[in-house]
Amino acid sequence: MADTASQGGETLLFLTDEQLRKGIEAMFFAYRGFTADPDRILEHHGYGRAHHRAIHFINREPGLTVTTLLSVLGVTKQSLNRVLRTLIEDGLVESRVGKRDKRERHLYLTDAGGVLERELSGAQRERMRLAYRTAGPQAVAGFRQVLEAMMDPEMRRQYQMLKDTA
Amino acid sequence: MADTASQGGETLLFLTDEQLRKGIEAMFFAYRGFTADPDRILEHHGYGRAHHRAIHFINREPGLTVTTLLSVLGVTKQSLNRVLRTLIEDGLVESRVGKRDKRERHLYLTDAGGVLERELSGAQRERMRLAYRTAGPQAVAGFRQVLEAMMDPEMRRQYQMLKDTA
DNA sequence: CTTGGAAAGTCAACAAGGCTGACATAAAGT
DNA sequence: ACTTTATGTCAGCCTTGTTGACTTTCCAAG
Repeated sequence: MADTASQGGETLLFLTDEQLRKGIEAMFFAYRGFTADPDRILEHHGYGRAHHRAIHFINREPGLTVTTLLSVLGVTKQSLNRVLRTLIEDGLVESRVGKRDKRERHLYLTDAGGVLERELSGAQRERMRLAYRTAGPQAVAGFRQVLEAMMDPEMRRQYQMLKDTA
Repeated sequence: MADTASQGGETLLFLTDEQLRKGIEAMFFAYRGFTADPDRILEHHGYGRAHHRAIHFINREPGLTVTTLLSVLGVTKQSLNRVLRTLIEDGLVESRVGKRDKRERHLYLTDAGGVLERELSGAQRERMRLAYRTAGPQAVAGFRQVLEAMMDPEMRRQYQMLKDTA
């Protein structure tokens, strides 16, 4: 940590293969940490990451359509549907027929869904908060900048669309 | 991007739920980008991410034992073995019986394995290089600091052990 | 030298969560 | 009236994770 900090200050950035490989491994290990807490919670609810992702984005933008969620998640409708069906059956998600366009289904979290969402995001936010606090404000800005630059253009578009909504 | 930059400068860091949620989503979308290039390459070789991870760490530390690899990857030996077997059968990985302890199997990439490794890591490094260049040196340092702080202690240990080896 | 236990591998069965293809239905748009 | 769109569903496949049971090999301690 000490060396990365000094290196980020005023010195030049040497993009050696070694540097880049460390970044790659940092992503690998950090993503494991990132998903660890929700995974534990989901497990004794009988759900998986796919359910988490659906819940997250339905909470993020209540009333979004199935097609929108599909494109955000980047999976097939068959795959999403399997997850969505169980969430609806279990009473965590509600699917309402569209007012203007009755073909569309608008998705909302129920009260029970909201409870699970807060349980999941609470754990994840807590880890993120600790990481942010440990690393400091400058690090946080850099973190987001690099991640954003790492996205595919299409994903970046999705990310930025969601970015300033709430 | 402009707002995250100014925010990271001298202003205080407000760890609002909204801020944290943006970090969470950034991880989600960035990880997709992070794995996209290797996934494409692996596909027309008939392999998956599990193969990539094995190849990466075998290349990283040639001669490591199966047990070591197991603990780095965090999967069961049955799961790893399935992947490892195909890689050995296909002549990308060589498994040598340990000299001192003949129970141990030491893993090495063959020439063909090295070729695929360079193809995979080349693509991934290129994306990382571009992201680093776009974000700048300060951002890179922050990126690594936050990721490191986000890891579980056990993973961080693994990461740091590998960190200064090469 | 025998035996306990560690390291490695294997077989079987299962689940989650991706995928494709085919097909059905309702509603909107032309 | 016809086409397109949004959604859902059935069937089947693959990868990659899991558990449990079992074997073989071999080091090391008694």
